[in-house]
Formats: sequence, C-alpha cells, structure tokens
Amino acid sequence: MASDRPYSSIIERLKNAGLRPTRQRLALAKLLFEKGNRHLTAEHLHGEASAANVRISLATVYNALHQFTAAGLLREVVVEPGRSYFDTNVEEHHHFYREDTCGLEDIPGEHLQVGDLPAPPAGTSVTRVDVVIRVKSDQGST
Amino acid sequence: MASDRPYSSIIERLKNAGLRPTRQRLALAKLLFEKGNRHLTAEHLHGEASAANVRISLATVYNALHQFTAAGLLREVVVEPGRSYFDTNVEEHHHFYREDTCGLEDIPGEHLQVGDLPAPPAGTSVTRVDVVIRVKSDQGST
DNA sequence: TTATTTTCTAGAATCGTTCTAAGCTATTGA
DNA sequence: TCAATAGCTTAGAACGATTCTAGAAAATAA
Ligand SMILES: [Mn+2]
Ligand SMILES: [Mn+2]
Ligand SMILES: [Zn+2]
Ligand SMILES: [Zn+2]
Repeated sequence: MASDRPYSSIIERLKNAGLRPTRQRLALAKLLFEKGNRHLTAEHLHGEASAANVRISLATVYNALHQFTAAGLLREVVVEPGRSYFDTNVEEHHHFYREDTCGLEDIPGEHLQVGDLPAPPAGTSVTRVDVVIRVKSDQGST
Repeated sequence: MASDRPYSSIIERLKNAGLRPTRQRLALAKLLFEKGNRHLTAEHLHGEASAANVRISLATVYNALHQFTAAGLLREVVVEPGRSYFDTNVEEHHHFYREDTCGLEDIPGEHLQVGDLPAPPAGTSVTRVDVVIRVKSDQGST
C-alpha cells in the first residue's frame, strides 16, 4: 500500500527528472508537495526544513528549487525585485499579490481569461503568460 | 517659443511633484522623456548619463527614479528577480518580455484585454493588473 | 567492493539596491 | 543681496537574496 511506501512516488518523480533521490531532496519534496498548493521563497523553505529538523544548507535549497523548476515540478514567479517565489502549482493559472503582506495566492485558471494575445515580436514565440493582480488592504491595516 | 526654453515643461513637472529642478534631475528627465517610451534599469540610465557627460552618482539615479515613480512620471515593472525596469509609459498597458535579451516591450493597451477580473480577496482592492507575455527567440539565437 | 559520478556544504563572493553621514545647492525672505 | 534653511547629492559602506567555490560525503555503477 501507498502508506507503506510514503516516498515511492516522490522517488519516481526525482528519478524521472534525472535527479538522485537524496535525503535532502526527499525532505524538500515532502515539505513542498504534501501540503497543497504553496508559494514559497527559498529562505522560507529552508526555515521549514530547519523547523522539521532536516539539516540542509541554503545553497542546497536553492539548487533543489532550481532543479525541480527545470524538471517541471515547480514554477518560479517574480512579483517584486530581489525575491523569487516557487509555486507548487504548475497548472496554467494566475495570481493575486498582496502588496502589504507580500503573499501570493492562486487565481484558478478558469476564473481569468486573457483575450486574444497580440502576435509576439517577429522571430519569437510565447513561453508563458503571467497575470498578476496586485491588491492592497482596504484602509491602512490587516 | 518652446525651443527657447527646452526645460520649461520638465521644470514644471518636477515642481508640481514637489521636487527641486536640480541639474541631475533635469538631465535624467531629459534622457528619460525625450526619446519616446523607454524601459530602463537604473544602471542602464546611469550609463546613459555618463555617456552624455553628465556626472551623477548611482545613488542619485535610484533616488530620482523612485521619486519620479512616486510622482506618477514613471512606473516600475518587475519581470525577473534582482532587477527593476522603469517605464516611461504610465498609461495602462502590458508587456512582452524577451527572455533571451532581457528586453521589455509595450503591448498597446487596446491590444490585450483581460476578461472580467475575479473578486479580490476580502478586504482588499486592486491596485494594478500586470500582464507579461514572456517570449523567446525561435531556434537558439537572435 | 571499489571506482565513478553526482551531490552537498560552509563560507566567500557577487549583484542590484539601499543606507549613511557629510558636503553642496536651490530657495526664501530679511 | 545674501545669509539661513531645507532639500539634494555623493562616496562608500552595508544589505539581502542569490550564486559560486572547491573539497567532503553520498549514491550509483562496475
Ligand atoms: Mn532562478
Ligand atoms: Mn523600488
Ligand atoms: Zn500559483
Ligand atoms: Zn511599458
């Protein structure tokens, strides 16, 4: 049963991506993929690992996040300078960004349509369309 | 005539923003606003100033860009971590981002419609909607 | 096993940006 | 006209996120 092999599907995912299923990568994958959709910075994930008593260097967290992103297990989202969010939801979708709390939230794909795209510049093709709806708290708090 | 007072409208714009029309700010405004729509980083603008023999520190370029942005003369756009673009087009519009050359280009506002926005999270209101269409060169070059 | 390859890591380095504190400049109003 | 004042500029240090380095450790192959 799956409960007897809690890592088996993650191990397969890593192997399919050409990544050895090391202790560090398994621990990060568990933190990332077993809690629903998440939008995390490298430093935040490193903090979660520490809190879970997983000793891992920050450099390894960055390495793993970029490797997972290259493998299509994560997606990188940029909404402000100097900080990247890694998104466990790799389906097509867009985001709300709360400017006051610096939090990212998904907008389900079917709830936002971008009308016909204009033709991209000659010689180029579209790799992704990112829509970010920036919001702020009403009044000055929350 | 306007040609006799090439700086007069820029001076007015700065004064209206509560900014003294200093040598540095006038030179930057001239570089920014007299060449059509531009999307520049602070370092790029600093380089243009140097090339035009305007001696100005990088800190002053950053200060001026943020002041101009606060005054509504510029808009800040983020498309990748660790770098901000300042956009001289403050009309509502969206962007193509060429991932290979790191160049930003305007999409005229009327050429891209974002269908009805979903309701923002409770207690928040929308400050801006940013659409970035990421493109890459066909084949491996430019 | 042992050899080979990949991965991990501490710490240094880098990069864009912001801060600091001291000197300059534009503006004001006597 | 010219201090006095408030605002501005600057070099360089500091910063925070990220990347690099190079040697040690772990995973896999032989
Ligand atoms: Mn990255
Ligand atoms: Mn800024
Ligand atoms: Zn998301
Ligand atoms: Zn633009």
